[in-house]
Amino acid sequence: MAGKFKTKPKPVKAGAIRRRNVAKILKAAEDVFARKGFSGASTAEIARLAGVPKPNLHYYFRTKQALYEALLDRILEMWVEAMEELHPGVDPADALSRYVARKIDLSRRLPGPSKLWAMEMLAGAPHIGAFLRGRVRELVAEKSALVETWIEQGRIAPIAPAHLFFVIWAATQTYADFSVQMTSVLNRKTLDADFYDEARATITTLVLNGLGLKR
Amino acid sequence: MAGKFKTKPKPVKAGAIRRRNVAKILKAAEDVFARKGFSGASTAEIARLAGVPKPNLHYYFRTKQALYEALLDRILEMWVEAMEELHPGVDPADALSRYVARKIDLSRRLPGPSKLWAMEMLAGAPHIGAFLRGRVRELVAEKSALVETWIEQGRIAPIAPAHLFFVIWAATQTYADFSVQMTSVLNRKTLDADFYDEARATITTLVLNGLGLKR
DNA sequence: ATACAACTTGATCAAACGGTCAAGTTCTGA
DNA sequence: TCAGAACTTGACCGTTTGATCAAGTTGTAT
Repeated sequence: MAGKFKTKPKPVKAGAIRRRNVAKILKAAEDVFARKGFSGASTAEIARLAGVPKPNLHYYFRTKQALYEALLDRILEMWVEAMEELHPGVDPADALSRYVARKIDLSRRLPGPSKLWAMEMLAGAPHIGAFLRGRVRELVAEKSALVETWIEQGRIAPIAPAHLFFVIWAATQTYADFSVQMTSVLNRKTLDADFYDEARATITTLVLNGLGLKR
Repeated sequence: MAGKFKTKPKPVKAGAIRRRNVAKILKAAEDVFARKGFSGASTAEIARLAGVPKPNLHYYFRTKQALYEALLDRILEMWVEAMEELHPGVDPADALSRYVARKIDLSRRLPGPSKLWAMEMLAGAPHIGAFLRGRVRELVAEKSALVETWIEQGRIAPIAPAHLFFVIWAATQTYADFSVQMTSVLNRKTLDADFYDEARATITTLVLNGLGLKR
């Protein structure tokens, strides 16, 4: 039998209980980390929101840091995936429209990950710096090259590809990160599907017209 | 003579020492609050960064909350002011170009306020909600009306004015809030003047072309 | 049925937190 | 010159923090 030669007996085998509790905790943690940031969040508040005692949280996630990184792991994949909308062979106007629509949809349906990402950036990316300098850098380089070919072929107006991405990211993610500002300023209780569609339309118009593309 | 009938003897008269120390503390606080948020920041870290003992910080700012609000007071005025670039009688293309340039310049020279604002929004605007529902709402209503007249006069393409503002804010402020992401992804040590000028050019292109304006 | 792994939790820890205290030292106006 | 205001700071307080402990209860494979 496999002996546990370390001080901590945390199990490896997964069960239904484990999956359910881990999911509850991750969901609560996403909310609290997104509002308070890493240092501001307390494991007690996360546990309270998840409806489990604090020691139970530490049973599944040894440290606050481990919990935070588990969340980031899930989220990072989602962001990378969305960008695959831009690939060779696709029509620039179509691809960009779809990419914007997809990013707006993520901001609407899953604002938590976007806010968590924003918190991490504001804090100086202390936990995911390596990821930025690795996978994200490669992805941006690859997609920038694609945009460059579009420019060279005269299919879109000349523009700095990296800045195009920065602006699209910002414009789409602001509808998650700054949603409180929008409800407050526009005096709305919630932001409905129509609102997000206006956002999508506005950003699409600016990007496509901005690049000299037809709608 | 005016008696101090409350328990706290904090002075009212301003001196050179006071001004200098308050400035040191506010500068340090801006940095720490921007990185950690309100709940995540500690007065001890702010005091350390400011180079004063913690009790001295509390001598000038009774509570962490008071320090935070003093910062927000300074910052909010700056944001309102920049928006005055858009006023009746000005040419839309000129006004929008100047507004974007000014916001990018703020992101470059004073990233702290932008990050602090972003932190406050992510946290759910617990401290400045009233300001958003008051002054900012009025300002957006006023400037939206101006944009509407431009649309009615056929001077710019039809667009939802509020969304135009949200996108411009996001696109410009991302160069302060997410600067870490940009240095990491682009493998640069710092973001120089040229970089910010590319940003300004990109956003201006997208906005002006996007609205059907000439450059 | 039973034995062991998986899970639960009240109580508790040292450290860090926001904030205070009181006893100083330095500055400034008359 | 000197008194009072302004400023400084080591020591400290009660609370909350992340994390642990140990003694449980529940789930499950045989």
